[in-house]
Order: sequence, then structure tokens, then C-alpha cells
Amino acid sequence: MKSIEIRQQFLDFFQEKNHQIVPSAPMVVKDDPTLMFTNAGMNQFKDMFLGNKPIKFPRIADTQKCLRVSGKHNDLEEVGHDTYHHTMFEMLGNWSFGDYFKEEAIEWGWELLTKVFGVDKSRLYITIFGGDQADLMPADVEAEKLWQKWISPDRIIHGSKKDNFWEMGDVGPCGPCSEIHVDLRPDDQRKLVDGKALVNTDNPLVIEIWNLVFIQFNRKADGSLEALPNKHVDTGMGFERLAMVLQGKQSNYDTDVFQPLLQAIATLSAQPYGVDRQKDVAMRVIADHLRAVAFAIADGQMPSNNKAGYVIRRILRRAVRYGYTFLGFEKPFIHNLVPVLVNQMGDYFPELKRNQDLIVNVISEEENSFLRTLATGLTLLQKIIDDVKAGGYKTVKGSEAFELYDTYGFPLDLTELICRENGLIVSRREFDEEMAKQKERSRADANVETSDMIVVREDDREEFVGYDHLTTTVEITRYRIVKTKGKELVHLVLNITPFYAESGGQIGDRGILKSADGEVIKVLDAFIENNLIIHLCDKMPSNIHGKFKAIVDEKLRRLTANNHTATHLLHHALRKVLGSHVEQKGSLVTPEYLRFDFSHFKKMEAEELKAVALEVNRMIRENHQQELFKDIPIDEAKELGAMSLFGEKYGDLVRAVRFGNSIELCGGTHAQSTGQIGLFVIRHETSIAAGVRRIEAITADAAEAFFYEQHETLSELKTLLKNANDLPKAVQNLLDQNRDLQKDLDAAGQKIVNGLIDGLKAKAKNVDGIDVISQRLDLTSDNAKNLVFRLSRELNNTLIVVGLVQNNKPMLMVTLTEDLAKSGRLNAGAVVRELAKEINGGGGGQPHFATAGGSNAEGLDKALSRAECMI
RNA sequence: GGGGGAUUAGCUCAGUUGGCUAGAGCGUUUGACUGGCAGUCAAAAGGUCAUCGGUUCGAUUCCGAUAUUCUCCA
Repeated sequence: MKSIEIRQQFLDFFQEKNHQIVPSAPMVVKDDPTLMFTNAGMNQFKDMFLGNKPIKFPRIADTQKCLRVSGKHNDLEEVGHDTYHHTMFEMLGNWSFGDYFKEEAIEWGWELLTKVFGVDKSRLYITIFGGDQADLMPADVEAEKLWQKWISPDRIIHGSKKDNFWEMGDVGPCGPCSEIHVDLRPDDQRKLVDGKALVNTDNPLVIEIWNLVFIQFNRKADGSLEALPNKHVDTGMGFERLAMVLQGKQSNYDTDVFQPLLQAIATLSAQPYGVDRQKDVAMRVIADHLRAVAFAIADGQMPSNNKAGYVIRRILRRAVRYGYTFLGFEKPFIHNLVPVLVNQMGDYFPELKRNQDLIVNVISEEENSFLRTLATGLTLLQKIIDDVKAGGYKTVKGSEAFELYDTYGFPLDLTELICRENGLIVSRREFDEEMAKQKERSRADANVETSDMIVVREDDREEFVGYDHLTTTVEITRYRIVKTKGKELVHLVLNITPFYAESGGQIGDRGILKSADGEVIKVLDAFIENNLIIHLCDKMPSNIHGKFKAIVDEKLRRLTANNHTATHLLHHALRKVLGSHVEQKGSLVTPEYLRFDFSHFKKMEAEELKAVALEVNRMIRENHQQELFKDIPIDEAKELGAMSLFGEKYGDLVRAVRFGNSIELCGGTHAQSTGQIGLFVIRHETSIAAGVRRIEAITADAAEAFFYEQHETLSELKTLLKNANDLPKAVQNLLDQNRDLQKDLDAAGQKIVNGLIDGLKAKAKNVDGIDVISQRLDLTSDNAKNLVFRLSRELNNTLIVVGLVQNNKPMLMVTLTEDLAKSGRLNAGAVVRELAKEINGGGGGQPHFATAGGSNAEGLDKALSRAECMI
């Protein structure tokens, strides 16, 4: 059975059981600070389990794109070396939110696997939660009994809390889980060892394929468990593993999920897959990482140098490095594989197809830049190796390898490989020490101590009223203390709030909370965590139980609104001027300025930028009123023509904002009418990644200030240039004149020098067999330098000392002709230092030419007269 | 967010105890050879050594700040 059919049958099966089939949520997580990427199927439903969000469908099934590369689940370094770890994979899952429970979940799981997919029952084993003394939890006999309807009791295993009790975090919903394991070993091996003994022992052929989680408890802060009124089911089955089982393979990479990619890599590298172990690992790494990176880019996450973007960059670079080292790819190649992936998965994941060009471009650019990094690293490493060899040593210092890695991004294993080829070893111990120091520094800096959320009063809904009110009376529902870098701040949650929390690129509101007795708490920021609006405050209120007046800083809010609305107008104008391939890739809206990233393949021309700015300003002057569509279904919004962005979840009610022809889905705060923006000015247009441009712009007060600043600079220039009509031409003339004058000056100086040469030559005085010329000159130091260099070229066996005064400061110049300098009898540096004593100065230079400056011009003549004593 | 680098000609980069009249390769222009192109040879043009401040007799070089950028860690 083809993998595409497997996915479809899974979804069809649950659809028949009245499940709502929803699309995969984006792999990139935007509104949960504890998570960078979706790492399990349940992520997009977390808020429903927590009770922070209402349940829309009691039964849901989907396939979820997941990425496990950081945090608790970090498989990155394993990937490729074995047959079943992946960075990106699909998790098939079915959910019940307060609807069916263990009985149906178990029955359907069994039915799908054995009847629909036809998995051999004699190869299946079940684990159930075996109870835990410390938690006073009995075994999950309920599940065990239900399983016994389908499978013989001796194939059911009691598992530990570690394997069979699922918890989301330290507190919150949790419950026992039941796993289905399958034994894929050949029959002869199965006869030798019972598969039951190999369950949960990391055997690559006796593996878990489906985990059914029964959420029935709530873990409280004191560690105790209480039964939930609503019980949920959360299941997850690895799609790639399922394909392996159903296609009778022994490796995920042998299924049709990976084979097309692996074959394409084999063709590109002109080397077969399945022959050389090391090369196979490299090919698996590339195939896996390409999937992860392509999906991440499709979800709007570009490779970059921090946070989530950095994780993506690292994955891609790991693939490039394996290709470079083991398959001999020295030019970008991974981007060539994108069409294969799109062809294979683009039907079910249309975002891949839609962004294909972007993905190819971004990957290609990243490959190039990393290959450049490698090239610089290779030069540096060669230098290190040469030094080590020259010194007769055998070991490259760990600190040097670390510097290569840390500062220049050159991978350690490559350093080691090249060193080995040169008969050298790298001190791994020193490297690890340096790495530990680096980590310590970062940890010390990022050290944030967060206490538990303390609940002040129960209030499950925290409502945002800030669209209509900037001031409201509020009460504190929860708080916690946060310590970072010795500073103590407070997180407050309110029953209702006028503060807009950072979202959709718009940063959080600032303002104050004022208590009844006049105490003022500053609100420094507001952001969303697990669907709660957290207010970052500078201190704890003395009475947290009282009522407060929450006041949003109105001016900042207004400026932010201007910039947000201007962002929409900009988006609209860009599509009008450049074309509909322009899509938003990122956005930042602050009171000070706005930043808009969008897909476009080349630098914008000056005329295009102007056309965009003109269009935006035209829409501002047309003074379009804000039209708001609150809580409309997403399909309805699309019919209105709203541009949809990343991150909306299926079935959500959305908010759409319209100004004239610009309609966007947006939860942000906006100007009442576009006229309020006043003026829009683009400040910068730059590239941030291949195929992605960034525009930074300002509006209103800031734009006005910018305009006047420019105007004043221009006025000053005009005044300076005597009100020239054509300012640029006047400046050009000045520059031309300046250059001509400089040339004339040089020529004149040369003439003076020419005129002085013969006279100076005649002044030579022979002292102990050396000619000495000592003369005070009225020249600039440049001309004097010219002069003495000419003299030293034209003469032999001569010491030339020249003195001059420039800006009231005396200066000495000592030159030896080449033969005299080589003879070693004199050293210009030594001579100039001695003579400089007379002018209260010091100096130095090279053996044949040295200069000195000083503060006592009176002593210059004495210095010159002492020249012949230097012999 | 923290650490470490980088910024020198149009491009890629050299440039060590601070003083070598700032260099190389590629590219550009001109000339010569050639029937033309390609090519070879020769020559030339092209630099506020990122910006601002400090130390010094003297700063591309040392120190500090800013900007841009790379990279590692979180």
C-alpha cells in the first residue's frame, strides 16, 4: 500500500466514525513561548485540554507535521545513523474532547490496524499503565480489560510510569496511556526470542507504533492528582513507521516516503544507495533534513541566525556538511531535490507546492553561504595545521578548533577529519572545556527563575477589551515572580484587560495599573502564554486583592495603530505595484516604526519604491474608514477577499479589517481611518533571505520629524552653496574642483621638490666617510617625504636629516640611502630618537626611514646641527 | 539575550611588537601584437583603510562607542 493511501485510509476511517478531519497546524509555533516547533499531534489542541479555549468539535482526526530538534525531544544527532529517527515526521492522531473514552479508542485502534490495514495480530503487543506507588495510582485495569476483548492477556504488558503515564508538564491534564507495539523480525528470530521480551528495549524491529493517551486527571501544583470532569483521548501514530510496517520494510527509509528522495540523491551524487554504510547515512541525513527544512520554509520560517530560524539553518547545514564530506558535493545540490519532495507530498500539503520557488531559492542561497563559510574555515584551518607542523607538534589545540567552530562556524568533525588526514589530532578535552565555558556564559545570562503561577481568584476567561477601551477597572486573577539578571519582575493575569498582547507582529501595549490608594504599577509589556494574557510589571502591588485601574499608554497605542494600519496599506500597495506573488513573510509593528518582510525575488528599483510609497500615501489621503468584521468564519472572510496568513487554525472564527480595498485577517489594533496616519515614509529596503525582502518604514510623527530633518539638512547645504539651483551638480563641481586642486597641489609640490634637489645634494658634507645632508625646509610633511625618498634613490652612502615645522609642531625625518642602511653602520630609528630629544619628542620607523615629532620648535636647528655627530 | 569575529580598490581578499610613500588576483580603461573575435603582453585609472571619539610625535594597526554583517551558545 502506498503511503499516500495509508494516510488517506487513516483519515477516512475516523471520518466514518464521525471525526472532523482538520488540516495539520503549522510546524512553526507562533504563540507559545515554551515551544519553537510543533513536536506532537496534540500541540494545536493544548488550549482545549487546558480549558483555555472552548471545544468546537468533540471528535477530531488529522495528520500533524512535527519537528523534533530542540528541547526535550532532541533527535538531531541520531538522525541518519539509524533507521527510525527523524527530525520532521507526520503524526497521525485521533482525538476525543470529553466525548468517547477508552472503550472506543481501543476498539477503533485495533480495528484500524488489524482489519483495515491487515497487520498480523500475532505480531502485536500492548502495554498498559502498571500503577505507581508514589502517586498512589493503581494499574489501569479498565484499559487492560478492554484490551482483553481483542488480544490474549499474555500479550499485555504492565508498563512503568515513565513509559505509560503521560504528562504535559509539571502541572495540568495527564493520564495513563496504552501503547501498541509491533514485532517486525523474521520468523526464525521470533522463534528464538519472544517478542514480548523485546518491547521497549530499543530494538529497531520491535517498536511502538501507536500511543493512546487517556487524559483523566489534573496534576495540581502540590503534586496531587484530581479526576477531571471531562475525559479526553489523545492518540499518536508515527506515519513513517506505519508505512514501514505496512510495506513490509525494516527501515523507515526503505518506504516510499523516503525512497524517491534517496534515489534522487543517489543519482545526483552518481553513487548508489545501500552499498556503503557511511554514504547511506549521509543520504538519509540529507533526505530527512530536506523534508524538515522545506516544510519549515513553507510554514514561513526562514533560516536565520537566531531562535527557530537558527535551528532550521543548523539542520540544513548538517545536510550540506554530510553531502560535502561523504558524497563529494562541493556545490549547492540540496535545492535540486525540492521538486522531488513537492511532487511526492505537495498534494496533501499544498503549502509546499505554493512556496516551491521560495523554498528552492532559500535553500540554494543558504547552501552557497555555508559553502563560503566552509571555504574560509578551510583557509584558516590550513594556517593552523601549517603552524602546528612547523612547530613539530602533533596536536591542534582545542581552543583553536573551538575558535574555528564558534567564531567561523566551521564544524568540529570536519576539523578533526582534515587534521587526521594531516597526521594530527585535535584535543577534544580542551574543545569540550571551551564549549562548557560558552554554555555557562549563555546560561548565566539567560538565567530566568520563574515561580509557579499563583491563583488569586478563579476566573477562567480573561477577556481582552482593548479594542474599545484603553482604561478599565480590573482585578488580578493570577501572578508569579520572575527573576532575571538580578532584576525581579512580576507577571500578572487580569480578569479583563485593555492591554493588547504581542501578536501578529504588533508588540504588546505599555501603560500602568493604578490601585485605589494611588499605587502605580508599570506595565512594561503584555504577551500571550497558553492563551492567557500576561502583563509584565515592574513590581508587585501591595494589595493584590484590590481593584485597579488599568490604563494603556494612549500615545504609544495610537502610534502603533498608525504603523499597523500602514503595514496593511503597504502590503496592498506592494501587491499592486509588484504583483500578487508578494506574500507576507513576517512583520513587526512598534510605536516607533514598522517592518514588513515579503516574498519578492529581486531588489526593488527606486521607482518601484516610490510607486509603493505614493500608493500608500494616496490611500492615506483618501481617508478610508476602518471597517471591522468581528468573529466571522474563515471561509466568509476569504470570500470578502481577505488575504490569509500563516497560523490560522481550521474552524476558527476570525477578525478581518478593511481599509478601502485592503482586507486582511488581523487581530491587531488599527487607526479609525487612514487619514490619521498622516504620512508614510519608506526608510530602508533590504534583503533578509533569498527571495525575501524587508521594508522598514515610519509614519505620522516620526515621518514628519524625518521630513523636517531632511529639509533642514538641505537648507543648510543650500545656504553653504550660495543657494545653488542644482544642488547635486554644485556638489559634484566641488568634488571635481577639489580633485583638480589636489592634483595641482601635488604637481606644485613636486616642482618645489625638483627645485630643491640639486641644492641639497650640493650641501652634502663628508663626515668619517659618510655624506651628511642636514637641512631645515619649509615644506609639508608629504612633500618632504617625497623629497627625501627621491634623494635616497639618487644618492649613495648618505645620511639625510630634514626638519620642518607644521602647525607649530616641529618634525624630523631621517633617511639613509639603501646601501648605507644595509651596511648596518647606522639606524634611522636610533638617529631620529636621539635627535628628537632636542625637540622634546619621540619617534621611530624602519632602519632606512624614520620620523619624529615634538613640542619644542626652538630645538629644531640644534637637532639638525647635531646630525653629523650621529656618525 | 550573551560571547567571539569581520568591515581595506567595482569583486575576492593580503597587510605583527603602531612608522614599509596602503598591496595582490579578478574586473574596468587604454595601447601593442592579430584580417576580426578570442588570447597574450604592457600601462593606467580606481582607496575619507565602515563611522565617530580617545591614546600617541605619529593610528589601517591599540582602546572605547555606533552602524552593518558573520558565527556559536541560550
